[in-house]
Amino acid sequence: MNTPSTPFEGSSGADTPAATPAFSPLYQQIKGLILQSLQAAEWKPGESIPSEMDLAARYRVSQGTVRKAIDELAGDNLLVRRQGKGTFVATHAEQHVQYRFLKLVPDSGDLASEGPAQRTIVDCRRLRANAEIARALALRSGDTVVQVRRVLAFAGVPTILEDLWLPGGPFKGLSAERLAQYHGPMYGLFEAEFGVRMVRADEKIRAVLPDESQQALLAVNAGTPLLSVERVAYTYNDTPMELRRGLYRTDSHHYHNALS
Amino acid sequence: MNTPSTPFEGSSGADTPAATPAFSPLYQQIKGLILQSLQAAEWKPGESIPSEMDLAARYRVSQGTVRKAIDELAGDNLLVRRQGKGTFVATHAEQHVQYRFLKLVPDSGDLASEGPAQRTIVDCRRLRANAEIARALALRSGDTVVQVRRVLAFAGVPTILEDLWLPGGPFKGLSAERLAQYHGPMYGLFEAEFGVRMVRADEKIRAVLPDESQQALLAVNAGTPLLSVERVAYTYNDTPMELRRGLYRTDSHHYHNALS
DNA sequence: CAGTGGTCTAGACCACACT
DNA sequence: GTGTGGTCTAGACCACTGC
Repeated sequence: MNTPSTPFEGSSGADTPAATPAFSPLYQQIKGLILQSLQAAEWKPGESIPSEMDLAARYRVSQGTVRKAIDELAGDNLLVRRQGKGTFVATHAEQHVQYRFLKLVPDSGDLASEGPAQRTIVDCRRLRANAEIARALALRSGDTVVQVRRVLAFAGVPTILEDLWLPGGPFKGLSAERLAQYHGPMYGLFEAEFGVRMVRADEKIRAVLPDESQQALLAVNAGTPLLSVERVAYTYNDTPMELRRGLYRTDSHHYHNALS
Repeated sequence: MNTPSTPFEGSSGADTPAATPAFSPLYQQIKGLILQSLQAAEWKPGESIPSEMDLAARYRVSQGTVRKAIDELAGDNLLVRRQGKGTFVATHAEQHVQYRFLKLVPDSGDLASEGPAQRTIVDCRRLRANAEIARALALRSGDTVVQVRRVLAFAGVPTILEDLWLPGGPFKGLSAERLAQYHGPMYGLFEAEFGVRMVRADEKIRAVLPDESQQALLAVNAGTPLLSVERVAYTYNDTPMELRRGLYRTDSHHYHNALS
């Protein structure tokens, strides 16, 4: 590894035009190096990474610089710091908050009272991506994708219907049985079984009416307005790895969002 | 002001039971002091606060400690740092992103193309808070509140219908004329005219059908599903200062949310 | 106890904006 | 040039965890 003795990035060619100076602070470069190690799965979800001192020695910078890099990665929810114990790779499994990306909460506000969701896998099959799905997943039309349909119920009331599409390559071997067996968030299974860590996501929310199959699965009639939540989830490097279309009943739940 | 020479908070009574040691880092205390100055409007929105060096001298701590306090306040969007110029009190007015709290975007994704919203004040009146509104605004039932109803249209299409309630005390003098005259985000007017700065907000989102008056104002029929966005906005100290119920048409726009 | 992250300090230097 | 925030360093000490 090259020693980042000078905090300038980019090729050091003598006659680089360099319209932008492209200055990058040292800690950002360290952040990038740590990110590379995360992508390369040098440290796996749930494991601890080397101590700040070790990383400082490895990258030949001061502890403070490593600290600032880790601070940002922790802010992005890629790492979790635990005082006295170490810094750990964030994971969707065994995360005290299950369903980190699910923002539907009961109107009572009491997450614990309603207990865990009852999951039902309705369908899981392989098919060729149409243009829309291919575009969302950065694939080519006709590439194979895995399509899953499932229902989540709370206290026996079907509340969430989700259709999701995953790129066939990374998710080779995914089946309805595999999904049904796994307990815990689906993203936890993706980490454990397929080495795919969802890092961030974008959601587009609309109000819609259900079609017939949706009415049946959610036990609502044709005139019941539902929340349509279209999510694209990304791994490292902003690579899209999942398209998910959720339909949420909002008669006793609501989508909660904090603005700041 | 007391010199925060020791980084321990709380009353220094000799026989405090103190089940929890309640340790608080110095920079958190500094953050609290800066927050107090912000609440007291010692520095007004848009103005610059003293330099890090000045604040360090004032609070008798090192620049680095002030820096960390300011870092957190900037992270909370209460302050804005501008290299070479200074640190400024965040403001809703003249913020390059108008409508900081409005997450409805055109499906095209192109904010600029649709231009500014056409605002219509439908109603503005004073009335007594019912139990529900009083609870949301931390008032007593019967206290006077200002109720506003307005419509936002994009490219001539009415898209957002908002009903909002404000505590009568802080918003004495608010009128439909005042609202109509002001150009820019409503929260900018609240800052400039009433000294009320909205700092954060919570939103509850549901899918609903419109009643008759809502149909008329949004030019939709009874069966059109709409997004219901119920927002409580807070000033400093988590004091609720606004209850807002928005109805969004989502036929050519969607509510966008980034998860991480 | 040793090892980890967390805080605080002091000083040096860099990048940026205004004048 | 001067003043601002931004980066980097080095060292000291504190708080938490587990042996």
